[in-house]
Amino acid sequence: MDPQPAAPTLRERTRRAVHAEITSTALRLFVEQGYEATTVDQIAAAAGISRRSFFHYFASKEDVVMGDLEALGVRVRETLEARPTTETAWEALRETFIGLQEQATDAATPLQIADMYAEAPSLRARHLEKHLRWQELLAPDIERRLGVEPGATADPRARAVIAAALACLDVAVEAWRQSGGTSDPVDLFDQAVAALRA
Amino acid sequence: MDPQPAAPTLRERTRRAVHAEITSTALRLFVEQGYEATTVDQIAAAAGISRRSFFHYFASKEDVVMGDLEALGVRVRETLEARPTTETAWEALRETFIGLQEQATDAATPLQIADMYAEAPSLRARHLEKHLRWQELLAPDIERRLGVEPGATADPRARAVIAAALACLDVAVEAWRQSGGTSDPVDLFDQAVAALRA
DNA sequence: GCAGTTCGTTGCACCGAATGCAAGGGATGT
DNA sequence: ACATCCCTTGCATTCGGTGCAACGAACTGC
Repeated sequence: MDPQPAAPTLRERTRRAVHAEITSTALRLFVEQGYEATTVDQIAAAAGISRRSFFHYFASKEDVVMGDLEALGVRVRETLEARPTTETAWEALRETFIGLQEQATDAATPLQIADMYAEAPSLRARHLEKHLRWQELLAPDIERRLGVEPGATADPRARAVIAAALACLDVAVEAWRQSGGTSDPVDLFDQAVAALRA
Repeated sequence: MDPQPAAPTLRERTRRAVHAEITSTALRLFVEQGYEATTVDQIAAAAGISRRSFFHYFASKEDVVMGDLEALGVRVRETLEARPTTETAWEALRETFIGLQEQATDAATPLQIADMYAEAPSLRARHLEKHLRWQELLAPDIERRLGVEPGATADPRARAVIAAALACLDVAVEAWRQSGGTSDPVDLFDQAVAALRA
């Protein structure tokens, strides 16, 4: 896709390299000794940079795990809006979420990431905040699929559907995590949705 | 109900008085200058206690606004379990939530409280964490109402229904807040539930 | 009422996350 | 080669939160 696979400038290349180095180093430490037990000083030292530079790359410790939320949010919105308009809100959300499977980094498996979230309240909090943000991003498309009048002032319906779908996703992931990764998350998600729409 | 309206011991009485003093003082400051702009030092000074004593009464700044989460959680669970077993999960949750109307303190109206939550990310985060806790507390009752086999390992259905209902509650409150308190929150809640079960 | 214990208050030192600022040095573009 | 940009770093500072130890007032049994 990208006509320039090689990064244009040296600064940009090193910047990306340092970014990746911090991420993998931090994730390794998080998995080894836990998220909360790992300080930013440790990460910076292990990555070979100063504490101050760490905050130059990431606005907070949580951001190392969460990644670029804004970019991810936009990707999710675009994925949803690319779904055929014939799909219902629930169908479109389901397929969008399934396409979200985050790739495993070299430093932590998805299961380890899930365990980290379960262990660290501040990570869970940010995760839920992210979902609130997605409510806003996805609402226009879902309103269209629900047939909500655009003029309606603060109609709660679209956001309710999105929030419920995200809740099903979280519940499914949590059940999957507790099964040690053996159960099928898509199955669990479908069960959750079926339960609340029964 | 209580055969002893007068608090038994002096220590207990002063303790409650100081607790109430801190709460009202803090809420007043939060409303005046915003939650995040108010420091613990300010609250302590305005309440006439030391900073260290503040943390003797509240484990965190958020706790002043959130109140005793464990006690509230137990109350919610008991309210839900007191609903007739003939009610469906959704009906029982609806009635439980309606009974939750928090009383207005002298220092802040419900609308002001809602505005505070909307303004302060950390408060929202704690609020959502509280709902996660409620998922666990209410799951046994909802599983019964859904007819879920108790032996099922980590069945996601009850939690999905609870999370969805709480999401509807939040969405309804947010729409109510944005209307400046003019719309009917119960109506909004019912609309939200109807939308996702349609 | 008195002695001993319990418990609340406070100050102090400390930790960890996060931000602002300014100086130094290497990369960049002309 | 020179001027400019920006990346790094250290330093100081803010704020929330915790552990500890000392002091004093309230509670208990006698």
